[in-house]
Parts: sequence; structure tokens; C-alpha cells
Amino acid sequence: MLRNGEVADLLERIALLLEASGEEERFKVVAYRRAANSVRNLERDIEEVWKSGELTEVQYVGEGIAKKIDEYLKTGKLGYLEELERKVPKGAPELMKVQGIGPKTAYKLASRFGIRSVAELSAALKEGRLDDVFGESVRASLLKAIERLESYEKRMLLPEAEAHFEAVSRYFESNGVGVGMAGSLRRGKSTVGDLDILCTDGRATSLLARFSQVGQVLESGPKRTSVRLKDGVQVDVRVFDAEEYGAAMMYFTGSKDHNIALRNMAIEKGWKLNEYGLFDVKTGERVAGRTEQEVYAKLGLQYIPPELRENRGEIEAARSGKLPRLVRFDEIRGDLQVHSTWSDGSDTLADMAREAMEIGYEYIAFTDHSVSARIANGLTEQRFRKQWREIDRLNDELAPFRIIKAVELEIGPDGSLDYDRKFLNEFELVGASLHQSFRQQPEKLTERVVKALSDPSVDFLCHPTNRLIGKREANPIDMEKVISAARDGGKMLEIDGQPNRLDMDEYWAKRAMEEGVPIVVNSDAHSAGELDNMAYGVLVARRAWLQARDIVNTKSLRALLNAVS
DNA sequence: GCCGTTTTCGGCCCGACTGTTTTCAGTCG
Repeated sequence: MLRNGEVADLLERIALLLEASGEEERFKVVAYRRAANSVRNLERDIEEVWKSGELTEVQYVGEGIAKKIDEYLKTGKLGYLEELERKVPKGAPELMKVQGIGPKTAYKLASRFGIRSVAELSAALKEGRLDDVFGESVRASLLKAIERLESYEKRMLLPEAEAHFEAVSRYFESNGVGVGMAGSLRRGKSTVGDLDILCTDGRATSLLARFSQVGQVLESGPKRTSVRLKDGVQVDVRVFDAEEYGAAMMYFTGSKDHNIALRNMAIEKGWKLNEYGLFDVKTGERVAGRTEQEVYAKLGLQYIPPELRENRGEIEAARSGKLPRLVRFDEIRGDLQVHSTWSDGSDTLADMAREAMEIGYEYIAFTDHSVSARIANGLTEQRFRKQWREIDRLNDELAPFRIIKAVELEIGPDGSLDYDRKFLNEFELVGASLHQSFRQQPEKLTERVVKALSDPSVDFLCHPTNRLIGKREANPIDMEKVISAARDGGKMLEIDGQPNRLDMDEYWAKRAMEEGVPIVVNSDAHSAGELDNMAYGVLVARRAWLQARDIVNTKSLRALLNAVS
């Protein structure tokens, strides 16, 4: 699957350039975007599809696009793209990153005024060179948009997005207005761009504009208000009637691709679906709209949980009644990667265990770091034995709650592991981790991980790709190979619930599940409060279509210990 | 450029908001 994303990016780039080319190519742009999406979400490896001559069988890939993919995969180049790069005024695609500048304006600025970058646009605006093009208010809002681009280009992690939603929603509630959350936060995406809030109370739009945390009101009408909070987060609130609310929720929860697919389904049935409801085209009569359940049911679909709404097969599954019963947080019976003061955690074994009991878990595994993780205060064999005595005492005290003796074991630069075999076998659970020497060649990295997974004492691989969202890309390891190695060796792969890791991501978690690899979802907590990170891990699992049966730590203690012994 | 129970042409999701618009184009989501 490695090159699906690459081909999708290629098609996406063509779409962007066509858009900025100044020609009326609107639907061609749409066609390339759809094809890009389709390739990105393809279950099969695009190279395999290509080799078997079946490119045009991919949805939205016809003769024209198939030829271009063929040329690219054969030669590594694409003449059409190069030609576009030459033809399109330099800078036009970049200018479109500025909110308020679309293809038309970008083309005009680049071709007529020779503006080639956002920086040049900023200068031109400040020097008054564009006073004839834009009115004063547009110039001001463009300058603000540019400023934002420079400082707030990043998306929020889930806890930050949740905190913002809670603050806004508390403000509304204190004014007697109840609101609902939509958008990618409701879908549980790992990063969130802005907040979409829905409401049935007409006061909401003007209320939001008066919220003390608002830095700038972007637009405000009776049905919709958009603001930028002081720290840069955009919040949109929209008002609907109660009978429209379900359709509006669906519309603004998205994803866009999911919605478009639903709309097309509606059209086939002689209906029209928009944010106000599902309507009969002939009579104009409302068929559904008050609740999401009602709309999905009318379309002949099972209710689709927000986490699945990405147009990645959920609609077909819902049509045939085959949606997975997604794992729920309350099905998780324990946490199998947490740290204590014995290594780099900030809370004691006892405090962590009591918090876990409070959550309702039946067990917890302390995976303090192994000895070569020196900056994380990794434990020697001697210190582990001391820790185990404390664990034994706590297990007596807290029974039937059970603390599992575990370790987060360093994978050395050559794939070697800490400790001798005899000692490793004494752990009840071993998670192996890569924390160093990331700069190795991809083959070498993969080999290290595969070697560790072939060790009989290792039970699972922690945060398999080592990404740090917004900071560090995923390691270039061959995840297909890692998944095969896990499957063949009977090992588990982890979804680490730390909000800046969420690793593996939903894509690889789904692949692993499809290959029959058991998944473990953990908080990777370094304090009692961080045990709550489990919820983020569960969101990833849900977005990966996982059910309780796919996840090891939904098992009872006995079944779990059997599975890892 | 893609697609087809509307099938080789003529569609392609569609509504809210803004600006300097006097009837609609551009942008966004």
C-alpha cells in the first residue's frame, strides 16, 4: 500500500494546479480530487492493481487518469503534471492557502500582479498595491488570514479541541442555550481543525459573537456565525429548527465524502438530502430530518457511528447490515501500558492502581522502562525484583484487582533486547519499544522490529511507528512486514492512546485487524490522570472498525493471562 | 475527467455569507 498515498498526492497536485490555472476546469478538478480520494482509500495496493491492468476498475479512475498513473508508475514522472507546473502562474497554488483566496483570486493575483508567494501578497497589501483590487475590509481580513497562516497552521490535538468545546459549550449553557458538537471532533479524528457547533436556539449566533474569548468575528448572520478565538481556533455555530437537527448534525459531522455519497443515494431514490432534511424532490415534502437515526433508516441504512463516516466502505456495510459493533470504552477491562515512579512516571504504583480501580478496570500492567532506557530511569533486574515485591503486596491488598508485572523493553539499534532470557521469562507481559536510532535505513528499522517480534518473550509492540503528531513523522518502517511478523509470531500490536501519539493510527490498526493480529489499546499513562488517555486510544480503535473481540484488553484477567502466557 | 436503470451527452452536492454586488460571483464548508 506504500504508494497509494503517493499516487493520490500526485492526482491531488494536478487538481490544485488545474484549479489555479485560470481556466474553467471546475469539473475536471472535481474528477481528479475524487480519483485521488478513491486511490487513497483503496483497499488494494495501487501498484498491484496497475500491474494487473485493472486501474480503470478503481472508482473514478477512467481512461485518462489511468494513463497518467501508468506513466507515473512506469517512469516516475508525469509529463502532464510538468506541463501544468510550467503553465500555471507561479505562486497561485500557494496563495490559495490563505482563507478568502480561492482559485479565481489566486490566478488573478499571480498572473496580473505577479504575486508569487504569501509573503509577496502580504507586502503588496501593506504597500497599497492592491487597493484597487480589494476594498479596505477585504484587505484587512486577508492580512489577518496571512498572520494566522503563519502562526496557527497546525491542527489541534484531541484534548485541546475537547477543552475548547467544553469552554464554548459552558458559555452557551450559562446563557441558557444548549449546543451540540459536530465536525471532526465528533468523528473522533486524531487532529481537529476547527469546532462545528449546532443549536436550535436562534440566539446562538449573536451569543457566540459576544463570547469573551473571541478575537475576531469572521462572519455573522441569523443562521451562522464564524469566529476566531483569541488563541486562533475557529468556531462556527449554526442554527436549525428541531425538525432539521438530525440532518444538520449529519451534514456538519461529515465527512464531506460520506455526505456526498449519502446525497447521491438520496438522488437515486428521488429524494434530496441537505442540511435541512431529506426531501421528496417531486412534492418537496420532508421525508426525514429530526434525528440522524431517522435519516439513515429512510435511506435504508443502519445507523452509522460518527467515527466511521469517512466513505471508506461504511455505507456499503450499513446497507447490507454488516457494520461492526464498535468497541466501547466500558468494554476495556484493563490498561496494559502504564508507568510509575519506578521509571519515568510521576505517580506511585499504589496511586496508579487505585485510579485504575476507580475507572472500573480489573487489571493494570506496569510497563516501566527497561534498563537501557537511561533517560527514562530504566530498571535493572535488581530494581525490577524490588518493584515486584511491592506489586505482590499491593495485589494482596487490592484483590481481586490485579497488577501485572510487565516491562516496556527497549529494542536496541541491532534489534537486541535487554536482560537475559531467563529473567525476561519471569515477566508476565512484555511490550517492546523503539526509542532510539530512528535514523537508520527503513530496511534496518523494519528488521529490528521484526527481530524483536520474533523473540519468544515479547508479547506486543508498543507505539509501532513512533510518530509524534505535528512533531515527528512516523518511522519509515514497512508496516505491512511488521503486521505479517506479528501475525505469524502470534504477537499483538498496540494502539497507544497518548493524544500526540495515537500510534498505530486507524489505517494500520484496521490493516492489522484484517490480518487477524490481536490489538491492545493502552493509555501509556505517566500519571494517574493520564489513564484517561485510554479514551483516545479507543477512538482510534473505533475509527479502525475494531470490535471488542479484536482487542485483547477487553478480555477477562484469566483469558488475558492465557493469551500472553 | 468520470459516469451511466437519465448510458456516449450532459450532468457533476449545495446552501450561507460577503462584498460595493444593483442581481451575482467568489469562497467556504
